[in-house]
Amino acid sequence: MSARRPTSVDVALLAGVSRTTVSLVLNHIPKVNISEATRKRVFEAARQLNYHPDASGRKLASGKSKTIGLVRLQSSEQVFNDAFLLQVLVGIEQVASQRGFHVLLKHINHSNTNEYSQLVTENFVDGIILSGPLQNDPELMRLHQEGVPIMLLGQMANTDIPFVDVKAESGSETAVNHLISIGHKRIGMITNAKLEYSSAQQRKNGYINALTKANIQIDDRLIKEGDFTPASGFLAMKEILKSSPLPSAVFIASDVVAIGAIQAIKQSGLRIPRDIEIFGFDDVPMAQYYDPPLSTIRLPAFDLGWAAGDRLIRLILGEKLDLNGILLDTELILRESTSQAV
Amino acid sequence: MSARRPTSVDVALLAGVSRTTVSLVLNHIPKVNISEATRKRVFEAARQLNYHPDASGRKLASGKSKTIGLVRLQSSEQVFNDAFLLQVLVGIEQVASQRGFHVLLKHINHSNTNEYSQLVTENFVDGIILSGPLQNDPELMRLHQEGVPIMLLGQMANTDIPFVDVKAESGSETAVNHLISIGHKRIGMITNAKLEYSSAQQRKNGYINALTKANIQIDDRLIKEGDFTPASGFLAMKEILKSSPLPSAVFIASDVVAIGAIQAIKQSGLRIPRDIEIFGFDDVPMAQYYDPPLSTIRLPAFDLGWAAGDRLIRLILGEKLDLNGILLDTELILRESTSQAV
DNA sequence: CTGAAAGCGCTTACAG
DNA sequence: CTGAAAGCGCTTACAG
Repeated sequence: MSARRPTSVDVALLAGVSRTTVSLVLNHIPKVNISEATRKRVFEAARQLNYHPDASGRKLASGKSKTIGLVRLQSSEQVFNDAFLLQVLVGIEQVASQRGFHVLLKHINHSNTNEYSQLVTENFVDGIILSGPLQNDPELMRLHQEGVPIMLLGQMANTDIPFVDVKAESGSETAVNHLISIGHKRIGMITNAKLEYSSAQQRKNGYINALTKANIQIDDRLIKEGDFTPASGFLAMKEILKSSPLPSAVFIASDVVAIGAIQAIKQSGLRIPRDIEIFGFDDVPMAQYYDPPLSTIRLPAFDLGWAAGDRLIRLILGEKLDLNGILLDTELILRESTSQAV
Repeated sequence: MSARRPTSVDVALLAGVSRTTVSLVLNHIPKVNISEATRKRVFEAARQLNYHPDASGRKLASGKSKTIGLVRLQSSEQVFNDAFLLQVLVGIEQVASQRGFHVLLKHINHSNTNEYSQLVTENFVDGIILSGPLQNDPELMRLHQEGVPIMLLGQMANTDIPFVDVKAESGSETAVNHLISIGHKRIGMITNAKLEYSSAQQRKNGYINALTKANIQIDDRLIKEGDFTPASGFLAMKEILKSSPLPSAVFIASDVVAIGAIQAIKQSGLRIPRDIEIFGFDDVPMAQYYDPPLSTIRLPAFDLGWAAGDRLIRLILGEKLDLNGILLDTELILRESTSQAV
C-alpha cells in the first residue's frame, strides 16, 4: 500500500484526544461518558485519515479474533456434491457478519482430524463449528475439555458438546410412514453416508422405526449404504435391483445420492413412480428439477447454519445457552417421484 | 482454556535460549546457523509445553496475516445453486493449506461491494480472490491502485488486475460449432447470467462467433438471459419455446440453468434430444446424472481455484508473475442430450 | 469527562 | 552461533 497506514495515534493527534478516547469512541463502548463534541471530532478525524483499526493489533490486545472456523470433515469428492453445504454456509455467514464476525473455512480429511485443532490452538479463531462430526473423535473431545467454544452441526453420542441438528430420525420416519400410508410394504433404503456419521445413523433409525411400528419385517438385503455421492447411489441401487421381489419403493436418505439411484433405475428400464417409487431427503435446490421431481424431506439448511453460527457466537461472548442442543424441524415435501393416491 | 497459554518466553526459558532463537528455530528460518543441539532443545521444549505461537502476535509483528479472502459477488439464491463454487473452493483451500495460508470466505451482494474492502483495509487478509467480478467496480479499482494483492477469478476489461480465467469464449464456440457440425442451423442460447458478468459476455461471444463464421444469421429472439438459477432457465426456455419455428438446438451457458430449461421442454411435451437438443456449460458433478445426461463444456473448476490461490499467494509473497493473466482450457464433453450422429 | 501507561505475544534488525 | 531490545497497533484497567 502507498504511504503508511494511519494508526490510532494519528487519529488521536488529529482529533486532539488520547488513543484511549479514540478506541472508546470508535468501538462504541457503552457506558462511557464522552461528550458529543469529542465523539464528532474523533469520527471526523478517522474519516479524514481513512483510518481502519488493524485487525491484529486489536486481536492481540483484546484476545478475540472475531473469527469463527467452519470445519468440515469430508473428502474432496464428497464436498463437490454437497449441494447442502452452500446453504448452511450462507446461513453462518449472514449471522456472523451481522455480529461482526468473519468465517474461516477448512475442509479436513478423516485421516488428519487434528489439523483443525491448529486453528484454535493458534488462536486463529475464537471457536469452531464442526460439520459432520464422526462418532469417535478424540481430538474434538480434547478441545472441548480445554474449554474451546465448539458447536456441532450434527450430533455426537455421549458428550455434552453443544449442537444444532435437525430432527432427522423423525424426518425419516415421516417419509417412510408416508410410503407405508400409500400402501407400500416392501420398502428399500439407501443411507446418505456411512453409519459412522451421526446423520446416517439417525436417518436409518427413522426408517427402522417406521417399519417396526407398522409391523413390517426389516429386510437387510434392501438396505444399502451410500456415501454422499450420486455414484454411490447408482451402485447401491444396482444392488437393490438384483433383489427379488423388488421393493415397490426406496427411501434414499440424500437427494444427491438419489439422483444416481434414479439413473440406475431408468437404465434398468423401470419407471418412476410407476414401477418403483422414490423418496429423498434434504430437498436440495435441484430436487424439484429431477425427473420426476423428487418427494423429499426438507432440511432447513439455511436456518441450521444460522442457528449454529448464532449459538457459537453467543458461546464465544460468554453467554450461557438455555439448551445444550437444539433440533430443527423437517418438512414433508411431496412431488411426483411418489404416487399421489392413497 | 485452562491454565495460561504458553508463550515463546516459556519455551525460551525451558530450552535455556532467547526468544529470538525460539522464533528462528520454530519458523525454520533459512540461512541462520543454529546448532543442532540448540534446535533439538527448542523443539523439545515447545513440544513439552504444547506451545503453539499465537496468530495475532505473529501477525502484528510480521505484518502478514497468512490468510486470503475469497470474495464472491452473488446473492444468496445464486449461491445455493452454485455447484461450481465448491470445487473452486476446494482448489483454493488445498493450495492455501500447502503454503500455510488460511481461507476466509465472504459473500457480498452487489449493493454493497465496498463491504469486502474492509477485509483488506483492516489487514484481516493479505490479499483477496474476487470471484465473479462485475465489469464496473470502482471499489476494486481503488484497492488495486493501492497495491492490495488481488486475483480475479474471471476477467475485467481495461484493467491490469491479475486474473485466472477459463477460455470461455472458445469453449462456447466449440460447443456451438459441434451443434452446427451435426446439422443444426437454428440454434438458441440462454446465457448463464446477466451480461454485466464477464463470464456471461464471453460465453455469448463464443456463440455469436460460431454462428457468424458459419454464416448463420443471429436471431435475437432466440437469445435469452439466465441468472445462475434453474428457475431462470425454466423461464427463459418457456420464452424460446414460443418462437416459431422452434430452434432445433439450444446452447445453455450453465448446466444449472440448463436443468430448469430441460424441465420446461419436458413440460411442453417435447423430447430431448429427439425434438430439441441441449448443450450445457460447466460440467457440474450432477450433469452426467441429468435425464438425458448433458453434453457440456467442462470447466476445470478445481484447477481454476488452485491456480488463483497459487498466484495470489505468490503475489503476496512478493514474487513477480510471469504473466498477468492465465487462461485454462475447457473440454468438450459429449453425452446424450445431443444426437451422436453427424 | 478524559489521559498516561502497561501489556497482549510475537518478529526482526542489530550487535557481538 | 546467539541474545538484548525495540516495535508492531491496538485495548483496558486505573487514576483523576
